[in-house]
Amino acid sequence: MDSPEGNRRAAATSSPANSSLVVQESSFFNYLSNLSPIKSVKEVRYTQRFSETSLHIPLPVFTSPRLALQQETNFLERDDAVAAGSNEDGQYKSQPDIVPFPGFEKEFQSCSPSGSIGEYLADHVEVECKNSADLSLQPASYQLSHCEVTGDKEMMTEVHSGVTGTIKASDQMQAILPSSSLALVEAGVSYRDDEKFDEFLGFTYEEINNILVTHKNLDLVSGEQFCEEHAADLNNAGGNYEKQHGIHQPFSESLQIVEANERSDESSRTVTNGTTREEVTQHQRGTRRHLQFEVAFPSNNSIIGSSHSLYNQTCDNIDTQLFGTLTNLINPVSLHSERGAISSIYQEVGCTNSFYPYGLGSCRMGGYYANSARSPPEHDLDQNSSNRSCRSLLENRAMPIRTNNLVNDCTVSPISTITGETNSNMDKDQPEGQAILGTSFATSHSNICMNNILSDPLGVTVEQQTALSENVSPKRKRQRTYINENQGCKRCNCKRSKCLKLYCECFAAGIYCVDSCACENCFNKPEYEDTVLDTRQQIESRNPLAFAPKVVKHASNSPVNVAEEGNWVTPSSARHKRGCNCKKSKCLKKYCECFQAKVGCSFGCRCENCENSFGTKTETVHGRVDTWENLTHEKLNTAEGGADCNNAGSANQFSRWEVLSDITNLTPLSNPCPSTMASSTLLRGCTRFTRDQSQWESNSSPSAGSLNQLCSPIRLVPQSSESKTLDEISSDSALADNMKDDDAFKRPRNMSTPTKAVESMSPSKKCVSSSQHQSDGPRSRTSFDLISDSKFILRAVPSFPSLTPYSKSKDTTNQCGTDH
DNA sequence: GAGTTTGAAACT
DNA sequence: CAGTTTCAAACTC
Ligand SMILES: [Zn+2]
Ligand SMILES: [Zn+2]
Ligand SMILES: [Zn+2]
Ligand SMILES: [Zn+2]
Ligand SMILES: [Zn+2]
Ligand SMILES: [Zn+2]
Repeated sequence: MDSPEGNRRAAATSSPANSSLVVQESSFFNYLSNLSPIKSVKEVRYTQRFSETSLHIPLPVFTSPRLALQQETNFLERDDAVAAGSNEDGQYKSQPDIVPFPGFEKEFQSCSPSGSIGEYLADHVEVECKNSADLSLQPASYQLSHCEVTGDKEMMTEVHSGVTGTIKASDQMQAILPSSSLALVEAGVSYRDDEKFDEFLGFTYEEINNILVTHKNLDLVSGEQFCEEHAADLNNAGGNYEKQHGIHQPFSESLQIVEANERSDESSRTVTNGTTREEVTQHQRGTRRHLQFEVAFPSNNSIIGSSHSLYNQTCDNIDTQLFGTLTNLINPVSLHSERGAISSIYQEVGCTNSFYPYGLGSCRMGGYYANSARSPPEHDLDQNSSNRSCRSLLENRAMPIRTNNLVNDCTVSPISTITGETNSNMDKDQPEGQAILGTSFATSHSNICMNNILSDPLGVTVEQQTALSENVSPKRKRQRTYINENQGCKRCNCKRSKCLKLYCECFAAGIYCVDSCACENCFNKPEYEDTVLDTRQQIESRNPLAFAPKVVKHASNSPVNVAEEGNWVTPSSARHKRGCNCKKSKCLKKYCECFQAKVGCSFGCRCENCENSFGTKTETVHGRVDTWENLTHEKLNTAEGGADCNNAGSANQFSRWEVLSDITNLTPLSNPCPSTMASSTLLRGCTRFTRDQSQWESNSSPSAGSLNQLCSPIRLVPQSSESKTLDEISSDSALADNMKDDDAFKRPRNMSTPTKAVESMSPSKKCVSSSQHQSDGPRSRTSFDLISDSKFILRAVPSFPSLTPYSKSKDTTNQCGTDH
């Protein structure tokens, strides 16, 4: 408890820290920034775009400009510029210290676009405006980016309308966004250092300029349009580039994007695509991040992370992905910001503050939305806009992570859960209903939560709160059905678990229960943050991966291969972290977690007579799993490059996570689950760097395994050998193990996958990083990844005070470290 | 909406 | 780690 508030507040203050982003440095970005008619980021905001459309408030909160200021991130600036064109909200920027984190951008984007995800957007917007950019923003950013990148005009349109309207659009958005965002991020990261990047820049540069010139006057709105309009151009450019390089990747398609990402990993990666998209997205993102950062910094400690993560593939998958992406994006932001719900998830990061995602409404309260993705819906919605619905709930819901138990939190942290939830919203299938519910609930819930939180975040006694909560959410009907898918709107019907066990989907997702939940004696409410966090820690101590996203993406060779489900496709590579144990369902019903997550069974499954329509155990086996290792590597690689840029270590991590998340999103496409992503995000949050929020934030956000990363970063930096997390993690998840085995490392491509993997892995990574070397053979690879991660981390850390921050939170010792 | 089935989570 | 119990979702009717 306490911490959260304090942290939050701290966050509120601005912190300078930060960091900048990696991207910024690139000449390309600079170029863009210069070009940008738009002007510095500050002015522009993606968010606004969307927000404009749908969101009312939008931007205020985050002013991206700050970010731009801080860092060079021209990149961001550009984005801003683009957005700025409109600049409607110059407000965002209010905060001076902005860190140019990728996350930031994302957040921003999400805001604006948010429409995409309706909830997020709405929430974010409002939230952001208020304070923090929160998760919602992130989502939006993704959307924006996606749109832009993707060029999906339709999407855009929908989004816009959706923004106002809410979530529906979000589904699509989510799907799309993730990939795009990832792509961008990745591209940005990978390219920055990469020679190719320059090349790419050069290639696209001109086109971009042309576009920019043409649209110098772009307003936010115009920016949006611009994006839309030019998305094609960009894509084309990218396509050209690709063609030149033999790469194919249509931006338009999310999948393609994903592929591109993957490719980029290899090297060529969709530079073009990536770049353009990146620009856009980054801008957007940057904005958000900035905002968040700003917020975050102020808060300090707070959070980190949020990123998100997760992708749950399950119902949530799609949604999750979106969320995940959003989250990822957001994470950074959220982390910083506050409460970020996201961070909360990862409380670890947040540890510093201990945020509770839930709802606290970070925005409003300053609270924390832990997960960007998730929680907010209700809370946010209530307060601010109706739009948010699910998303907002998610955000609000996100549970904070406690700083106190950094260790525990870090590792396990709830983050994943949160993200997962958030993501869930995305589900295409039927989100609407949920969304609606979510919104309404969210609203009320958020209000309540917010109030509680605000008044005293933790101050309220549990009992009192419980009473409140109970009253509020007395039982409601069950209806989970869609909820999960929608994610944001998940609801539980717990009768005996008090919503403090993994039996509770809300709790498991790292989100708080909402009014719409029909649970009894629910303690999974912001009022009981402490209880929730403690419980979480306990659970995590038992199983560090408990809150990790259930679905891990593997960077399967064919990243893109996806099985489409509804909207989203789940990459073949995606797997359930632990596998299922089905005896009677043949993995053909939702009883099967694999099936529910829309992923095929893998060798990690113990199912009998598996007939999983997404892939049977036998089928899956051959596919390589990206595993954490792979992901890690890739991410790390990218991260490294990017990290530097970020300046703040955080940025790096952040970027990484983003990448991961993005990747995750991509690969799995939607499915993959955001939840997974989320988790990572959460973990990051754990990072708590708070101190230098920037650093942490960045770190936190990205991390897929937020937990892991959190731990790792912190610990890693220190070095980590201590913790075993990786092993644990790996051990935990069959996937991880598998991953280890695989050659994953070898692959260059699969950015996406890797990312995904990363996400999933991230948690482990954390551990790994810390333990890295320790890990043995099988994991050795993992360790490898870890190592890279650690590098990443290290860099990041260096920039900032790093670790210490952690320590700052209560026990610095993170779970990872401590755990052992 | 009640009741059953299912498999994960929790417990021993 | 295995076996059992508990739990709540998924499913059926
Ligand atoms: Zn519950
Ligand atoms: Zn619930
Ligand atoms: Zn509950
Ligand atoms: Zn199964
Ligand atoms: Zn399975
Ligand atoms: Zn199976």
